[in-house]
Amino acid sequence: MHDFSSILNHIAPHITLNEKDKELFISVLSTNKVKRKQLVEQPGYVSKYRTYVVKGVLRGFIIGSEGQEHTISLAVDDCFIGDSGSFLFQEPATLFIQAIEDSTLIQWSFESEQLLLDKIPQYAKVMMQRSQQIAVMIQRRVISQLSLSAEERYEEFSQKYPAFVQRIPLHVIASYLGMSREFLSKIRNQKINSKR
Amino acid sequence: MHDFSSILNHIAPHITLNEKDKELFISVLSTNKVKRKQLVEQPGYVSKYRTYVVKGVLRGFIIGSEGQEHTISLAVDDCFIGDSGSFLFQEPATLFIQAIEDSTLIQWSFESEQLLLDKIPQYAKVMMQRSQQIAVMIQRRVISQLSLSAEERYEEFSQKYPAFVQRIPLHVIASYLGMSREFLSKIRNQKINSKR
DNA sequence: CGTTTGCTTGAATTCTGTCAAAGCAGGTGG
DNA sequence: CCACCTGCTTTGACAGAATTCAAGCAAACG
Repeated sequence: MHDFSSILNHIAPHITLNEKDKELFISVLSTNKVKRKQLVEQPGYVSKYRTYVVKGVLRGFIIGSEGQEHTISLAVDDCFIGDSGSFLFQEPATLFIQAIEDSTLIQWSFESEQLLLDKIPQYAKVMMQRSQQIAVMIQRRVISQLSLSAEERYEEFSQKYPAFVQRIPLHVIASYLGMSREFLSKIRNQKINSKR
Repeated sequence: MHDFSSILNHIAPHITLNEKDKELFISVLSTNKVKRKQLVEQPGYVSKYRTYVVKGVLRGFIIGSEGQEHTISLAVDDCFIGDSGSFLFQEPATLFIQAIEDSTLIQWSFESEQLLLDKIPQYAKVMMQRSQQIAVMIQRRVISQLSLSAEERYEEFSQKYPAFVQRIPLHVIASYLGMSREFLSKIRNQKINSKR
């Protein structure tokens, strides 16, 4: 049997599921291991599972009209990732979801999600708060993009997610922050040089 | 008594509330009229109400370090607006929420929200879907900002929200799309000239 | 009316992107 | 253990997109 304590702690830190609900919840989960570079979702295919990253790093990205990759979302240890639009409406995805490191996932199907929503009232409540929280996080990103320069965006990013800077390749961070890898490289060196 | 049909239709198009729930829901609502330029929320004050725009136009914005306004969200007829982070966590807001036109709002308090979440299981479910939908919309905006040029962003915006172009001043649209009002003005004229 | 508010225009400037070449690191096979 | 990949990062010269500044105009408002 697998260890689902991490997701239970994360999804339900403030509510207490009774034994029955906990059992139901665990019964729909399945564990999944993916290798570096492996795709979990891709454009054209419907997202069938909600995906929670137990350990590892994944990203969501699109490929622009001139072939450039744009990183839309990042997930490191203990958080959700996926093409949420595709999952929510059960329509073809627009994002690639890809592992950056070998990673361990917990997933449950769209049908299970409906079941949980119906059977466990608290599940809907908690997931509503999660969704709102995620919306707030994405909105913060919009704010950074609107109000900060490339340099300031990187500064904020590295303050906020020091772990990401270590584990995610530079060109991915650049495409997440909306600048070219070359320019990010320059910013990084400016910082290092100005420190001395 | 007020007419709450618009919000009932909008919030709950796919679920049917029984009479009791409908009554409870309506009992916590209050209608509010605001004038052009009036502030509904502002930084430093906790957002106490969920706000639904029945009719009118509002926007959320911040003021940057050099005094420039950045429009974070827009709401026209039949949608939600507010500093969702402030409402969710009941902590001081970071956004100004301001009426662009004279507008009619429906609001309910944070306490009422908790009540609805507890008493009406379907409320949580519907609001979860709404929140996810909103997250998807904001993410689409991130994608535009990352992958499109200023001109393409305006093109997309005017295709997607033709109504907004009519009712929202140019400098607000510019600050929403992340470009200077001057540049947007130029883009607009290019379009008009190339049409002939 | 005068005054505010919002929109347009052109020229100079700044930030960030592009391109091409070179450097470095980790992994693989001989 | 070394040589050689391959993938990722760095560097510098140059180009371009979008901003800033400054001024003028138009429309809306009290």
